[in-house]
Amino acid sequence: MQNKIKVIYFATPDIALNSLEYLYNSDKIGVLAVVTQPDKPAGRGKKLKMSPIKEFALEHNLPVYQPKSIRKEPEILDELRKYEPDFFVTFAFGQILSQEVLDIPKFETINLHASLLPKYRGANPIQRVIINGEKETGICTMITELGLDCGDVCMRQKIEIPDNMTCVDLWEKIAIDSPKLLEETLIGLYEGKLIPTPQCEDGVCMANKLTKEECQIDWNKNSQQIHNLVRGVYQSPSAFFYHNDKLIKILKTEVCNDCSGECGKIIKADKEGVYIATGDGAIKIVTVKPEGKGEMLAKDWYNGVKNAK
RNA sequence: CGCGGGUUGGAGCAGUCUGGUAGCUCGUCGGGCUCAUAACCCGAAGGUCGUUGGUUCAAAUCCAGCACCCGCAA
Repeated sequence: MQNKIKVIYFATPDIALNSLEYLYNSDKIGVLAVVTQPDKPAGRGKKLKMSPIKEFALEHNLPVYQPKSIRKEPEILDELRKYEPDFFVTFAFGQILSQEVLDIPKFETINLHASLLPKYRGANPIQRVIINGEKETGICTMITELGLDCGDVCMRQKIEIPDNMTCVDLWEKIAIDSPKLLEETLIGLYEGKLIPTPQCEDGVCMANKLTKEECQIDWNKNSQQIHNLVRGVYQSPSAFFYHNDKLIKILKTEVCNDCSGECGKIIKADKEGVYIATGDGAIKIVTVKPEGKGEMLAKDWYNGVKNAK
């Protein structure tokens, strides 16, 4: 462990799991401990659930720290100091750090952010880029400073966004691409070969947290916008609309502007899906998940509801 | 014990309140019509109604337990 770069890893969701595993197994990097969010009630039974990061740490006998708020628990900071870490690495940790925390590592605190900074700073870059119909995004490693995702950028990697990519696809892609970028960043900084560059303030835009309200489909928008929303919030929380007072989530769509009608009305249904009128034509609903039911083909769902009348 | 919905032929649903030999749409298979068809017409196959127990002459339906799936909320 002496000649390894000493790292403490701050993360919570599974997108950061690959990177933890990769760094943990790296010859040049030693993960000393993990900091993650406290176990929280989750799911239907309201049972306490630990983060994927904690599960990994427990399996590999890594020390785990779970502050309610890292800024307000000096005793945990004292513990972290004892490791004499070279770097802190944060990846979707979920808490704001304080200067006192940033001062602990010998070198820097490195954050991995899932966008091409300075674009899409903030909580939800992955979903926002797809909702906005971006053709490319990426991942950046950056020096963490007190402001929101505003520190100097160390390394960046672009990711293409095909028209049918969902946020889940992008999420997985980022999980896969992140480990190497993190490792190279840490080694580069450690050896002094990597010089971070400040962000250009001109291109700043924010990726604010998603609200439930935004996920309800506005049929007055055009088909491409609705399609982007559907794939941008795919699976969680999912775009939705109401039909007969039932919540219907829409999972897969295709833009289909060769027919039209009154916005929000079902125009027709065929073997491929159900067609609903939008602001500039129609969109084909391929897969849905009605409230209380599992995922099903839209044509099957429609077959059932038209029959129930 | 957070609130709520669901489980019925291969798929999606109705039937459950008011127990009495299981129905609709789609799909599948066969036949017909047609120049032809994903369209139309005729016919067929396919279900121990999630599971266990109870009540009853009789349970998909009423009662109790269990399992699995899902929406909300966190």
